[in-house]
Amino acid sequence: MIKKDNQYKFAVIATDIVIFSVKDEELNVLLIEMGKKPFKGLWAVPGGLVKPTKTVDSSAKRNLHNMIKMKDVYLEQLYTFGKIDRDPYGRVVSVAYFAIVPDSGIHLQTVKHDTSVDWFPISRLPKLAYDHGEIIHAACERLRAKLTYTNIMYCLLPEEFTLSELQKRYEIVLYKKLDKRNFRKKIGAFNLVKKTDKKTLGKPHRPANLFQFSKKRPEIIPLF
Amino acid sequence: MIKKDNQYKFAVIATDIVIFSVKDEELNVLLIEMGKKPFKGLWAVPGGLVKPTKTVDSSAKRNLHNMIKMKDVYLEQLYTFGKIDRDPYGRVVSVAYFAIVPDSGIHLQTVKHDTSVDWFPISRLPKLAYDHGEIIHAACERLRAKLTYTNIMYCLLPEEFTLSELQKRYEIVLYKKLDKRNFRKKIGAFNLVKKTDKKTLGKPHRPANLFQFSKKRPEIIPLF
DNA sequence: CAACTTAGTGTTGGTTTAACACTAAGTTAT
DNA sequence: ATAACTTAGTGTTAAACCAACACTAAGTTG
Repeated sequence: MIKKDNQYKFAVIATDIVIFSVKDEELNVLLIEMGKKPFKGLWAVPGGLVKPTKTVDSSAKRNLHNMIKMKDVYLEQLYTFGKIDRDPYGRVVSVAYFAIVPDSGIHLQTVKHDTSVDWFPISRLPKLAYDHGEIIHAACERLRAKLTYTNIMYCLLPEEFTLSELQKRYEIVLYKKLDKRNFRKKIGAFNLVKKTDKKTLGKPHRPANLFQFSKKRPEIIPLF
Repeated sequence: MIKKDNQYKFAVIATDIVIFSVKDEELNVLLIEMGKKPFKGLWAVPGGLVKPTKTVDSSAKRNLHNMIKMKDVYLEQLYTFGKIDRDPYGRVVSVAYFAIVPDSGIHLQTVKHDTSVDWFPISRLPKLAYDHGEIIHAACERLRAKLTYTNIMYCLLPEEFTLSELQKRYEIVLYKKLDKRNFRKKIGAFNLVKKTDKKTLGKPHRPANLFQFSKKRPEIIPLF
């Protein structure tokens, strides 16, 4: 086993999870309000220490499920933050992950809240603890990149959706307007979605067809 | 400081560095032969434990420079490997990096060798220790991806080179033949290189112009 | 039933890409 | 010296892809 030499007995490993969803037409992240000094009143992404008996991945998964009671949430390792003074309590190396939750998983009832927990749009984040600003920034970049060259948008939408809703999501996340006809052409060319026989009802205008994703596994496709 | 609670005093953090170069028309990685049990005789990528007083990045950089005595070597964090039993001596979480060295930095004189150290083509790796097969695999994928959408090929070539050499490098790393005229058109369109007034001499055929990269900073460009 | 709102659909010109072959300028062998 | 050899260097064209563009369809609301 590990040598008892003090030099090697230093490290604490944590995982931090940036949980994304779309709310009110904007990309949001889930944050927790800190209850103790020195960051009391600031907000942080969910996370926790990695126990000796657990893999880093499983620790991330557990932290995610503590916040979001849902199966099959997309979770991906992002980057490891290893500066010495990033945590004032001591040397903590953090392996950051990001997760994507669809609208339907957004209900905060599904969240245990011993402290305050809330969604924040990424354009209006509160004061953040630790280096979590940096972590969230890196996560946004990665999410955006992944959405342009993979099909992981399926993680961000409910089971059924209209093509306009799908387009809207891409516009929100990529920060740019897309042409409706070209958009539908591309979606069609990649067999990204399949039509259901349902339509939206009760909206004050022409009903839209509802669609599902044809594949719910990550795949590389050159979308944009 | 860190609580003295035993549960948290477990982790050892290491860095592992996959060092790439091109040799004999193939992508190579630098490996070290293990001298001790339980991996005696197997090979591993360079690496080492992270000291409490150093950042993870600086530990990676130090490990790199222990092997390659060169300035400005490209170094990028790759992924963190956190399975419980990846190291038989105990719980070691490894932050893996990859580095790129040009041909001219390849001389193994520049390497201190208390044990054997050697380059291996990625198609003929020896038996590897730990999970280093997995790490090298991930590094290759990342390197290949980066070379297709950035200009980091400048890290893999000496200061001056011919266009044919440049094309050859891309063919080696991307595993595919490229059309000479289309290749040169693209390289030209992105101002990737600038001509010097030198030519290759002493080769048994028409001399080629020597070029340099116009920029030696990483940049995103849609090459292939 | 008129006004409103979102759904849904093709064409075209411009740009980019992929496929293709020959001449130029050296060295080496005779 | 010259012929044979080898790699360097250069444009054109057809096909695919991309970006820009406007109108009709089908519901709800007043």
